[in-house]
Amino acid sequence: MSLLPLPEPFDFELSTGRFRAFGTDLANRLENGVLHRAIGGREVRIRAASGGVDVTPLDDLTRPGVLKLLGAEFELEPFYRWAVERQPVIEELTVKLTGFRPPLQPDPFEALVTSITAQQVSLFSAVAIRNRLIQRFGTQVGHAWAFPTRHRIAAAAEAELVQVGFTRRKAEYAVGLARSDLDLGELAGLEDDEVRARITALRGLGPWTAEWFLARHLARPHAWPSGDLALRKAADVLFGVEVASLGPLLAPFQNLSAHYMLTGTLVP
DNA sequence: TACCAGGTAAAAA
DNA sequence: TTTTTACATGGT
Repeated sequence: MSLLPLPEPFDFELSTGRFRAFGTDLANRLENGVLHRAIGGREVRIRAASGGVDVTPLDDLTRPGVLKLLGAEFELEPFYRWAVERQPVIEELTVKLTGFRPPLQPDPFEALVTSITAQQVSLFSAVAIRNRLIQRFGTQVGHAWAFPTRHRIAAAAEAELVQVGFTRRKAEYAVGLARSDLDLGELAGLEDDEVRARITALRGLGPWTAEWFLARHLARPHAWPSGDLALRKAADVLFGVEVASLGPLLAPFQNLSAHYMLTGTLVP
């Protein structure tokens, strides 16, 4: 067990809340204060510690994976200063949620398939379906589960995905994505709009999916999922405005603002 | 039981 | 061109 320092502030409980808010997430398994995650084919156990997190095992392979997963690349201090100076509504959230660091989806294929499962349905439903997908096509490593690989889903029959709860359409989307010629690793080097264009060119991946990919996989500051139902409600409750008109007002911190708005409506 | 839930594409008008 | 519908599942 070794300490991995994280930029302050960091609140483990707040930051990992979404891994249990809608049921147990097998790919990010949070139990008894320990987050279990498969990284590079090994089980990594992560728990809160003073100044960062305790990570087992911690080495040159797991370190970058954990930093990515825990959103270490987000800079919270400039965001908080901006909120104090410019956005009282967001500032209130940053006080309530100090140390909340939005977790990221470390793998692009996992990020996109996760979004497909969450399209239209409740997140409780999405998590249940995704867990069955993981158990059927993924790999168990210790207490954690490695999300199904692109290769594995490419080899799957659409009917098999329907068996775990995908709609026939969503099964086509996921298998189609896996079998497509889109280079997912290449997206990290592209501008926001080019990423949106590449993703939405695929059937079943629309603007909402592309925007969450920018937000939760690429950590792009301006990502703003204005089509998101929960964000729409949060914009109405917190600001009393349409989500689309709110976006530009929150530049250049749309991504962090969206996460704080969503988590803020979740935390009492 | 019926209805809604962190969308999307395709059919119908 | 705009509007309506189908979609499988889990929670209430």
